[in-house]
Amino acid sequence: MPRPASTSDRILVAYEDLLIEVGERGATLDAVASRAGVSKGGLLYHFGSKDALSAGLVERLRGLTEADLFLMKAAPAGPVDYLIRTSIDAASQLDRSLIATSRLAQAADARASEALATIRTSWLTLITDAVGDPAVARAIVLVSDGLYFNSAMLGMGTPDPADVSPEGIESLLTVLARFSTPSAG
Amino acid sequence: MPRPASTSDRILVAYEDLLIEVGERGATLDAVASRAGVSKGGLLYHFGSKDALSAGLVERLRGLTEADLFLMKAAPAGPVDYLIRTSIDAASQLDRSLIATSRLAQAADARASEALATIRTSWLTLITDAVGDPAVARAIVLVSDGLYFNSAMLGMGTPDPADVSPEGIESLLTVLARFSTPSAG
DNA sequence: GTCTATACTTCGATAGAC
DNA sequence: GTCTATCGAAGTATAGAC
Repeated sequence: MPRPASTSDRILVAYEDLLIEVGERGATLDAVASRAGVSKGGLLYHFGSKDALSAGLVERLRGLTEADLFLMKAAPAGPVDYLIRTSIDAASQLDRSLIATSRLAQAADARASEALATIRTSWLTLITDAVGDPAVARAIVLVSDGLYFNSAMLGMGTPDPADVSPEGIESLLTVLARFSTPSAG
Repeated sequence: MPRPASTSDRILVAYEDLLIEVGERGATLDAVASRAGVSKGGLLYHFGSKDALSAGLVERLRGLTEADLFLMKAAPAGPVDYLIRTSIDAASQLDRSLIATSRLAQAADARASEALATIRTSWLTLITDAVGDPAVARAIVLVSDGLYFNSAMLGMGTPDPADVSPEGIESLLTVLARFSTPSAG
């Protein structure tokens, strides 16, 4: 049963949406409240300040990534495949949360930067375990970062930065597999 | 002769610096004017509005990248080596301009997004010509994007996102060379 | 070309009614 | 838990002196 999102949840999602669509500056308390369907006073009942709202967003990201790391570890096609494929699923809750948090990080929010660095470290560790060679793992995580970077730029007037079509991802995975498993080269 | 930077130049550099250090929100006219050593009125004489200031920044980036593309084409070690090595030179004028513009793009500035997309397309075209395989070229440009992404997060409280030490870059280039030139695999 | 002074707007936050 | 009303601070921009 997808319980009807609590007001707090709706507020956080509204904040995420606005961060992604109009950036940190445009994601004002007024705009967030309006989008969440509450008044500014109502919003501030749940999150006592804008800082608390940002903290809530980062906390939400932590929860989502924790769950995702388990999925990545257990992915049938392996962590590399999972990481790359999910690096462009801009519709997923996790990716939206990730992009929204990166907007915060770019606005000099230390909490957000730290959370992103932690996640990235987890990925790097996992991928290194999977492929063996640390240099190869770094390259793979950088490709994932690149996909996120492009994803984060999308929806902002950018035409078509990276080819993230299904075919594009397949060929990308083929290239990565080429150096992940040297025996296949 | 490194002519003493004009006031307009100093203003643009101050704007870049602030965008990088405190984000789009903190880069106010007051802050930019103060950093450039002029009053707000003085600033607005050179750039009639904040929008004009942003336009100036994007225009500056265009000039810098145009020059850089020539260098990339003529790079002795090839475009791939050049692109990757210069993707982490956070001290270069071009990289600062690029990061500052990406801050603007994340704040929903269409001009900035478009300029970044154009640059990225130029890189992709050049690298594709160099390595032949479009899928490989895409992977390489994505690694470059990843390095920029991490570079853009640095100086914001992030500890150490990617290993961008000289040794880290060397091993990264080795990995990329492994699939750039299949004969070496 | 550069400055001060000021008008106008919006933002984050508080207070108190319901 | 949610709303309206309001305050003080800060942001962009204009006007006019120098």
